[in-house]
Amino acid sequence: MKAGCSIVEKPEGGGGYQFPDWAYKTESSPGSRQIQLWHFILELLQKEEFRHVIAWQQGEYGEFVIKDPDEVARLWGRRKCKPQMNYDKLSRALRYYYNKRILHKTKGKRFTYKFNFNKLVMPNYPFINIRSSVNLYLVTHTHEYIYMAKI
DNA sequence: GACGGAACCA
DNA sequence: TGGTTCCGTC
Repeated sequence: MKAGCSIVEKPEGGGGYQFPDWAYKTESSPGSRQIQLWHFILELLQKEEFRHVIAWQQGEYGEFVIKDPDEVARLWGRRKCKPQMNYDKLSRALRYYYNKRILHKTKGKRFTYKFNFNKLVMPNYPFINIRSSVNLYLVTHTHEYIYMAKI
């Protein structure tokens, strides 16, 4: 009996980071708990055990490098129950983020992307200060997402 | 590798 | 809506 894929796979808390329920909910589909790719990217980014796979680029704020594209794709495929996932497909999904202003490409740098933090911060939350804060709160302007990423 | 159109799916 | 799959093009 294969374990297969569960409908929702909340990351276990085991000494790590607990994501609140609302972090998985969308405005358009309240019942949906499908994790978004950029959520997943941030999730990997904040965990030290994946630093050899994906990591923040020091120096440039919000910029990250995919050090092992195959592994990131494999992990994403496992989460989404898409065993045929690869970097070619994953990167297509990342490219759709360009127009949504969630991400943009760092041209010239291989496997390097950058979060558009300036576009993600919401004016409704004046207590959020990117520069002084260790935890960065990301809020898209299109959805009710709030996310925390340790930078 | 990176890009983006196009068809398709839940 | 947010990808997934496929692919031609640079």
